[in-house]
Amino acid sequence: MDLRQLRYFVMVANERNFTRAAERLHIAQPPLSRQIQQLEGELGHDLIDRNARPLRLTAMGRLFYEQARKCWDAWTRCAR
Amino acid sequence: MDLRQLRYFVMVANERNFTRAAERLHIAQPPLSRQIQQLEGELGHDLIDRNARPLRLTAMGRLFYEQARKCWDAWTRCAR
DNA sequence: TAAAAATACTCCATAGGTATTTTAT
DNA sequence: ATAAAATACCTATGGAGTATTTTTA
Repeated sequence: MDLRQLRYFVMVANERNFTRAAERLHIAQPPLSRQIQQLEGELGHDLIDRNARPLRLTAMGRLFYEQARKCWDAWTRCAR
Repeated sequence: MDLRQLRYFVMVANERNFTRAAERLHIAQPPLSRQIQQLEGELGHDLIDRNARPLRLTAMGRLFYEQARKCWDAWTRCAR
C-alpha cells in the first residue's frame, strides 16, 4: 500500500466511476482498475461493489475510505 | 518525493552513516545514496554534509528532518 | 445496445543490485 | 591504510498505455 493507491481509491470513491476518476487522475482507466484491484488484494477485502452503477463502496470500503482520506490529508499537509 | 525517501532519509539521519542505514533498511548502500541524492536534487538543497564523519545534517537537513519524521510518523499511525 | 469495467498484451521508467573507484580519517 | 560514500553499469519489477472483450443497467 502506498500513497498513490490511497489517492486513486479516494478519487474512485468520490467519483463512483473508474473512467471519470481516471480522467481526473490523468491516467488511463485500465491501470486505475488494476491499482484498485491490487489494493483490494492486499487488504483481502473488496472495497467496491461492482454489481451496482453508479458504483458503491462495500462496508469495508466505507471504513477504509475514512482512513484513506485522513492519511492522504495528513500527507498533503506534510508535503506542503 | 515519496514515503520511501522520507523513510530512507530519516534512517540515514539517525544512523549518520549510509552503510549502516542501508543495512537496517535491507537495501544496498549505493541505491540508498542515490535516493538521498535524488531527494536533495528535488529539494534543491543538500541535506547531509559529507565533509564530516560521522555524517552531519546541514541546516536544511535539520529542518527537513523534523518535517520528515512528522510525516513518517503520521503515515505509520495511518497505516496501522 | 451503449456506457463502463475488466483482460490481455506491450513498453519503459526507475528502484535496486554488483563491482569498482574515490574520499576522508 | 581503512572504512565509508560515490560512480558506473546492469537487471527486473511493476506502473502505465493501447486494443479488446466482458459486463450491467
